[in-house]
Amino acid sequence: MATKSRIKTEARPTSTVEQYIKVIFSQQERAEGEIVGMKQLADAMAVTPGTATSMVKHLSARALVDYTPRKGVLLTATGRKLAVTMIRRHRLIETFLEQVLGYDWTEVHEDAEALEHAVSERFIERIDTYLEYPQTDPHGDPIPDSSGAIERRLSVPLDRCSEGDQVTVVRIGDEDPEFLILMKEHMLTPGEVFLVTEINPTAGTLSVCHIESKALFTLGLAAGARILVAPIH
Amino acid sequence: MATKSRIKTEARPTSTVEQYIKVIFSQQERAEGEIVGMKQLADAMAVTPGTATSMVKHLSARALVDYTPRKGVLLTATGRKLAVTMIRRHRLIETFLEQVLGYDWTEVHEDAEALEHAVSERFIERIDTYLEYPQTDPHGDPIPDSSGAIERRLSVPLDRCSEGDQVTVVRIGDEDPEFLILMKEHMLTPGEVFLVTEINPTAGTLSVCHIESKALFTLGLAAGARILVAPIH
DNA sequence: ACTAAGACTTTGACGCATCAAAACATATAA
DNA sequence: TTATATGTTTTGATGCGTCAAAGTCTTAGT
Repeated sequence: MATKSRIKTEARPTSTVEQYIKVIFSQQERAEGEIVGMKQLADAMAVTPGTATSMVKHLSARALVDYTPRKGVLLTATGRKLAVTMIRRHRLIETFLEQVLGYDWTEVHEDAEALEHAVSERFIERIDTYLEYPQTDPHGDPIPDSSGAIERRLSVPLDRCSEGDQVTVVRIGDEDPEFLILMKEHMLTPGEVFLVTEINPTAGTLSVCHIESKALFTLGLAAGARILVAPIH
Repeated sequence: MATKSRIKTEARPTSTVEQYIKVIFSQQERAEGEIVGMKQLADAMAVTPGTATSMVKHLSARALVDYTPRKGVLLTATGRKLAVTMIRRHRLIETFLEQVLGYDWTEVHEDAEALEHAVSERFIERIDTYLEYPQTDPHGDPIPDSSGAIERRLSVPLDRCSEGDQVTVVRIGDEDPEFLILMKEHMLTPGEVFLVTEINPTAGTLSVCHIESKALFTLGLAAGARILVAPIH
């Protein structure tokens, strides 16, 4: 595809590489720095384990990951830097789609996913300026700054709170529109304040009460794990 | 690359296919519906003729072009529709980059080229709305509406004017930033009014005078062919 | 300690988009 | 009409990203 003028086009990773790196990063996050196995990675990328293995070798050759055969991968410093760049892109694009183009919070993810592999650095810097350097995206996730620094938010999954806790919603995972729509219906959006009224490990449910509207809502513990909150002291 | 959930993802053409179709369309335009040869196409796509041949067979199998071996290709109705869709995307994106993100007229093309293959239809409709349905892009090219209708502008290449003609600049081809920067320096931008002061076929030059500033500018006839103007009666 | 279950790797294949180089066709000029 | 130049097609190869299936290693369970 027409990459004309051979004046040293400084190679950007393919979008596949970018995607793997992002996924490895989030797996690593989710598991607190644990090494990421091939099955896990393959599942997250929706490919077969063999594909994951060969791709990981490739990433390893590019010095983006450390690969220990039969164990798994960890990002190198370079890989981590790329991951953070991608996350910055993704979150800025999501914010832009919501704030400027009027996308709904629940439909922003898919388009951002496609755009993040196509936009130039110039584009990203322009929207960052346009939005006046936003701190978080529509889901409440922090946006790394252009040097790659991420503001670490202290927050806990909703299912690890105790009955009687009063909490502010910090973030809600951004993958599944269905889930997001449901959460939105019950006002579970970043910034809203709730009281944890019941945790029932036997039934596998937890209930919260929206302070402002007094509305009650019960959800599964697994769903609760996808919602991060900050306790109010 | 993770095209999960096999629920009939209605296949969008690859970006390569989109690119070929766009190029065939513009070659056809430029030559008033003449059949497009493989050399011509290969040059425009910056690939070898063999690549163009095999790609064209593929396009033909997808019913996007009519291919006559050893003669060339022409777009089918389907191909034309896709081409117009791509042109709409490209021009809306260019307009958006200029109007909203503050890109300069001269730097808009490259990013638009990358984005047009990544954006969703939703994205395009949102920016169209946001921009309030612009008629032309920053280069003065008409933007097809969502049904695919293009407003035909009557205009002639600057090099086909006569001495003494007074003209308004309608459009300036958008590929080459170098060229655009030079034109901009001399106020040759859409909407500006000029007087054609001299046409010299022997020297291969033409001179124009910017009405407002009285500035004179001489350029080659080939360059003149890239500038479309509307004569003022 | 042995074995079965899972995780992991290898191998061979495929589709897309490309290239180089060889073979072929056509048009024009001599 | 023949020769040459130019454009076109074919062929065989490559890199990327993928799969299926076969083979290998590791780990737990008894």
